[in-house]
Amino acid sequence: MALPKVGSIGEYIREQRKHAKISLRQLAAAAGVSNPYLSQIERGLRKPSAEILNQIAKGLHVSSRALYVQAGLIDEREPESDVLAAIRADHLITERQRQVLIDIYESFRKENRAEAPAGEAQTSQKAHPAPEPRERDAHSSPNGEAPPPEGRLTAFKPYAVSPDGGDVTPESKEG
Amino acid sequence: MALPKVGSIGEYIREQRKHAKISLRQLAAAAGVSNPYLSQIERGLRKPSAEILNQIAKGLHVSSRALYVQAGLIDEREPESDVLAAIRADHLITERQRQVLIDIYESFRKENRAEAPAGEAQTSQKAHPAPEPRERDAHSSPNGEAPPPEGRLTAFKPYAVSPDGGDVTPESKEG
DNA sequence: CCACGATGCTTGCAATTGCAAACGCATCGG
DNA sequence: CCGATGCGTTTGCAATTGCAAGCATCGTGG
Repeated sequence: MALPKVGSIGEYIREQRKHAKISLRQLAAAAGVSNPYLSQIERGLRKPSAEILNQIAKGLHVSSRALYVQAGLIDEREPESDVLAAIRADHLITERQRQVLIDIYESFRKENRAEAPAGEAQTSQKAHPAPEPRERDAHSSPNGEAPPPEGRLTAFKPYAVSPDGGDVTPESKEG
Repeated sequence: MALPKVGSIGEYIREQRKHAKISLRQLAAAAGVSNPYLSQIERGLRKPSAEILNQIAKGLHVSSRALYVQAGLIDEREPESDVLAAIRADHLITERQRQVLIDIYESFRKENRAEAPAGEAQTSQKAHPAPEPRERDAHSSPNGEAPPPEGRLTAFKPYAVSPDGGDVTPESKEG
C-alpha cells in the first residue's frame, strides 16, 4: 500500500503502451529490448534492470523517475512534474489560453479515468463544459519515513503481479 | 570480460562511503548486499541492478535519484518547470493527447508572438489545432519522435562513464 | 612469534537477466 | 483455401548478477 494504486511495473508499462497505441514489438524496438523480454516484463515475469527500465521509459516518453517510482525503486515523494502547475506558472500565454489548456488537460485526464484499462482512447473533444480549473491537490505528505526493516533482497519473484493483491514489498523476514 | 573501465557509479559510491567514514563491509551490511559484491561494484566490475542501487543509496543516506543520475540511468533534467516538459513527462495522458496539448500550447505561443505580446489574443480555439486528434495526427510533432535504428543494449561493460559525459538521450529539444 | 580482529579482494557457484528462434493466433490478400 | 503479415507468448540458451567461502594484508597485544 505504498502507492495509491500501483499494480506493478509491468502493468504500468503495458498500460502506458496501450495508451500510446503502440504494439509490444514497437515499444521493444523503441526501447532497444527484445520483444519477448518486454512481454515478460509487462507480465511481471522478469525484473528489468535499471538500464532496461530507463530505455523503456524513453520508449514510452515517460519520465524515468516515474518508472522507477512505479517499480518501487525510488521511495522519494518528490512532487511530480505537474502539468497544471506548469501551465499556471507560465506567463507566456494569456489567461484565456491558460484556461483552455487547463480545461483540455483535465478533460483528457477524465477521459482516461473512464476508460483506463484496455480502453479505446478516443480522445474525443468532448466539449469542455466550462473553464473549471479546480485546484489540484497538492502533495502534502509529511514524508513519514517508514521504510520496512532492512534486510537482504530476498525477492525471488519478480515485480509481482499478484492477481489478488499487490505486494511489491519484499519480505524482509529472516532468521 | 568485465572491462576495468572507470565506473562512475562505483567511484561515486566509494567516495560517498569514504566520506561517511564507514568500511566497505559496513556499507554492504547497511545496504543489504554482500561485501565482495559491493567491492566489485565500487571498482566498476559489476553493474548493480536497480534494487541494489536503491539499497546502496539508502545505506549511504543519499537520494536514490542521485545514484541513478550518477549511473546515467536518469537524465539529470527531472524537476523541470516548463509546460512542455511537464506535458512530456506526464504519464497520465496518452501519447496522442500529449501531442495535442503540445500542439495547442505551441500554437498559443505562436499566436501571441504574431499578434501582439499584449493584445490579449482572443485565443481563437476553433481556428487552431483544437483537441481533435481523431485523425491527421499521425506522428509529426515538435518532438520529432523518429529515433534511428537504435542498437540493442549490447553494452556488456559496466556502468563506466564516457570521457565526455556520454548521454543516451536521443531527444534533446528545448525551446 | 602468533592469535585476533578489521579491511578489502579473489574465487567458484546458483539464480537471474536478456535474447534469438520458434509457436499459436488473428487478419488481410490472391 | 493458402500464403503473408503482425500480434503476443513460450522455449532454450549464453552471459550476467549476486552471494558464500576463502585469501591476503595491516594493526594491536599476549
